[in-house]
Amino acid sequence: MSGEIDKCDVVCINHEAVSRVMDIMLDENTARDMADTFKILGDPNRVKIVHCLSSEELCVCDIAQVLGMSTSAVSHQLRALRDRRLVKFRRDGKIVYYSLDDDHIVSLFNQCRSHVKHD
Amino acid sequence: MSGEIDKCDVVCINHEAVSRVMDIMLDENTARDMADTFKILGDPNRVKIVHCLSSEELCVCDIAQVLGMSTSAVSHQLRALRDRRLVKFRRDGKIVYYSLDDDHIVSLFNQCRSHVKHD
DNA sequence: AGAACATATGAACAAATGTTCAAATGAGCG
DNA sequence: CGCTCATTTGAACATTTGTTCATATGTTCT
Repeated sequence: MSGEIDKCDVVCINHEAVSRVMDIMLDENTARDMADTFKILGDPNRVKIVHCLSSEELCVCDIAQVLGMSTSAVSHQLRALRDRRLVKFRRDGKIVYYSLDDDHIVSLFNQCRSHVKHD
Repeated sequence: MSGEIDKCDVVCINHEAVSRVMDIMLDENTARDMADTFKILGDPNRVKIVHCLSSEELCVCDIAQVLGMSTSAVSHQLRALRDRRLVKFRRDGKIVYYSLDDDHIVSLFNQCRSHVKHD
């Protein structure tokens, strides 16, 4: 524990590189926000939901039907997506229609799809 | 297939939309692979690691120093990133240098950064 | 050979996550 | 108003995740 502090300068470190990189390092908030955004997409069912919604707006029931999930589970996932502003919704009577919030999402989605396809 | 839709006790379903969306639905493997890729980026420390490496290749020690993490923790994270082919490495003597695997990663990263900045 | 060092790995543990279930909300309709 | 339906929500639970610690590789130098 106290040894760590004394031996803080580990031998292998390239000090120039470290200080160069530290200068351009992301601030904590940006890193967290980005991680949260990625995390939200880091679930197969949410990936599928986003994919569905990239084609057309859908109500909770329809998404549940397409994915073979309970409406409760879908609603929970949509709430998570909503909290991160990946989807938006409009109410029409009893039915709530969800759609993607903006085009960034589709770009992100497609970039990732290219990545996993490419091998 | 349509038999499943009919047996359902839910009334609100828009059958046309459901079958349209089902036609273009992602297969299970693609959804899982994409989710795994996103999931790997869904951690602040890994986001930072990727950001570091987008600027230049670095050894484990340097990354640990920049992020204030133990080399063990960094190594674990790098392994995760490696398993999903987000980073690659080369060995030079004792030192292992990591770098991003391809440009898709940078694109993904920048897309996400734009998304979180935009509000 | 051995020591010293950079990195990797496995087990263990707390924290976070996703689903299910039960219950609540809110909108339309007789 | 009661009733039904679409959706939401909270709690409980099992699973997954990220770190720490101790130990194991593998490389260089003497």
